[in-house]
Amino acid sequence: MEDMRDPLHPPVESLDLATILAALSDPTRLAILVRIADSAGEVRCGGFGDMGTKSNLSYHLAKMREAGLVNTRNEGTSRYMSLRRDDLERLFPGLLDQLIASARSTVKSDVTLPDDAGVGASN
Amino acid sequence: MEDMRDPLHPPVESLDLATILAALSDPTRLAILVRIADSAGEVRCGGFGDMGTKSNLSYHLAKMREAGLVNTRNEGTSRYMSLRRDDLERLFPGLLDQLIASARSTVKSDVTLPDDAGVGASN
DNA sequence: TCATTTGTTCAAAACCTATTGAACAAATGA
DNA sequence: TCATTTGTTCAATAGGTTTTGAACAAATGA
Repeated sequence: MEDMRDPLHPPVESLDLATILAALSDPTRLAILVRIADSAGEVRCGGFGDMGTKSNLSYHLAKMREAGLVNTRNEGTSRYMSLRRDDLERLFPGLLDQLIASARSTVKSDVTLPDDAGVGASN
Repeated sequence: MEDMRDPLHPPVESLDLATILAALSDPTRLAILVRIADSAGEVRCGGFGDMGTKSNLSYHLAKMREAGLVNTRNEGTSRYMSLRRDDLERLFPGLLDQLIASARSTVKSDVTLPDDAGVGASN
């Protein structure tokens, strides 16, 4: 079986609440959470471009991934983020949806996106 | 009216989710949350004596108080902590109970307390 | 092959967090 | 008054977080 461990995503058993809450104790990452939750399943990393610089976003997304909040999938030169709904629901039933609901009421998602949103250029 | 602002407790309007989650992104503070939730309303600060040193506990409790999670009440030389249930419910309906439920499933509250629990000596 | 697109990694800087023991302060009770 | 109890504050230390721009790497497409 050649060691099938995923180096990017921690296994469900090793997720812990304090780390998950730390990953969400930041306005940018709460906004990221809401944006993924509002999407049709996944959001390309570039889709967060309005929230900061490339490298800072990469940092925030890594934090959420290491906490076990999000999954990543690569396609071409792009990377797509989705929520680890099933894993989180198994471990902390109800938590994720409650956090999303609370975050939605807080986060200023008043970013009227331009027509070419999600295709725009980099930093 | 002479300025009736409470210097210890932030007003409801100024509470924010990121700060609340930061206040709970620590195992000790999650355990404190559960202990207060499991109590009959309030817990004397000394009741957390098994979780660390006096001054470290004072630090953790201040963090929770400044985030708007707990209220304090003084009586003699003691201070009692309770949850700010109503304020939190108004701002983030359902959140506190969900966090408590998730924390309860995590926190090792396997501290079989001695007979004189809560009256024991200091650090 | 070579430039482009997308995102990561690195090093540095500025700042924040957790922990400790000692000193301090306030209420209490002898 | 004076010692005790309870908890806070202070200074110091060790380590973690966030942010930036530059360098890098991998896939793609001309």
